[in-house]
Amino acid sequence: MGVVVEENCVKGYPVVGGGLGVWPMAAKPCDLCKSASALLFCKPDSAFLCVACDTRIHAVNKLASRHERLWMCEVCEQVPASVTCKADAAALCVSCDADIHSANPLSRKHERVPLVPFFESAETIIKKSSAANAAAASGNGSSNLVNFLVPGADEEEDHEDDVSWFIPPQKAALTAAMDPIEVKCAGVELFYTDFDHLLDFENPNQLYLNFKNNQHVAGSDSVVPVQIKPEIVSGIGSSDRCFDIDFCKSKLPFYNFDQSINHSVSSSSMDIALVPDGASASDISYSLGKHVNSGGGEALNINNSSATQATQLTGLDREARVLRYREKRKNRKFEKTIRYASRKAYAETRPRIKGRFVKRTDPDQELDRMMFSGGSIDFFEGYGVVPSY
DNA sequence: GGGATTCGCGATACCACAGTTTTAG
DNA sequence: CCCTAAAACTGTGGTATCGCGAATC
Repeated sequence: MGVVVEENCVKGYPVVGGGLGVWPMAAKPCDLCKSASALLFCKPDSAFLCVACDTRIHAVNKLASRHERLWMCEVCEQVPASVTCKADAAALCVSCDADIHSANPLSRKHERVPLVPFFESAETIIKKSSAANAAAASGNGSSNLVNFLVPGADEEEDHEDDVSWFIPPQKAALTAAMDPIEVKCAGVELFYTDFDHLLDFENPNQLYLNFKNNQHVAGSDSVVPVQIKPEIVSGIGSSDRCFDIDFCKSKLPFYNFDQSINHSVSSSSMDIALVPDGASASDISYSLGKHVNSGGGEALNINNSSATQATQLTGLDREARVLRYREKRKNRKFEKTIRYASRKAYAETRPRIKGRFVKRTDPDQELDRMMFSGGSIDFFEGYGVVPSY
């Protein structure tokens, strides 16, 4: 599993080649201390540095403090990022950008901007980000926030249920190549699985939502199981380490899902980006304060109080977490969830040849009229019935 | 012990179509 | 900015097919 590093594409910065399937498991270590993961690349020094070493090296004199630095790619963690994807709220290298954003039509629409080098110390940026996030948090009711609180090392296992269903096929392939995919929030490695609790469809109190125009809209297809509890849907697990989302609030300013979230395990057509594209991305504060919320107020709040600690994960820590993640993923069980009973009903009555749907004949249509007319609501027994609008 | 073959299992593609959402005019 | 029509998208189930690992020869 070699990593081809080339000097191209981004002038002066190494670029990883090979795309999916060649990423190593561990993040690139800091060139100086060798113990922590490198989080930035200093161009003048041609060195990959962790936050601590960056602070130490570049605080020596004014000249050093003017060194041009770039954040590492958040996906491969091997080379400096060259672009920022607003939709994914992630800094990506050329190769990862190409891989991820060629995955599907939706991802291709993601707005990306060139990553601007920074000259401040990484630590300062992180602190500023923390302060901004803290201010945002204190200025709003907790119910208005999504708190990406740092999972504790011991409890983290409970957060590592897989969300491969939540990842588009291409990303799933990516997962296979380098799973677990991780999202770094405020320097904290959050597996995608951290979103699982937010979207726990196996919970008896299932919540089916269409995040349309920042609102939850029940009811495409008319027949949808709906159970919306009028209280906050909290993350499962310890109360202080979870997502808190107030679904009752009319707007979710940070999550503009333009598709309904689905849990159709067998679906092969899911093109759901983890973070939707569009303007809302600017309201997301993420990854070490690289991008602090600009909208103020109800932006995604990240508590990175132990960010530094988390970023100092050693290779062994990381490997152990990955192993736990894989073990849990191996043992998981998915139960198919029917989101639209009407479609299920149609599908069950639809004529087939060798399992494939075929065009209806007239007698079939007559049968359907008999089944679906005359208020045969019993047909959907067991499902909530939502009227069409 | 190593290679070839067989078997079983899981994952996935395929199909039509009603309803919803997005886009264009 | 609003409205309408058209296009695009989504999800649904049963079967065939594919790929992979284990077992057997």
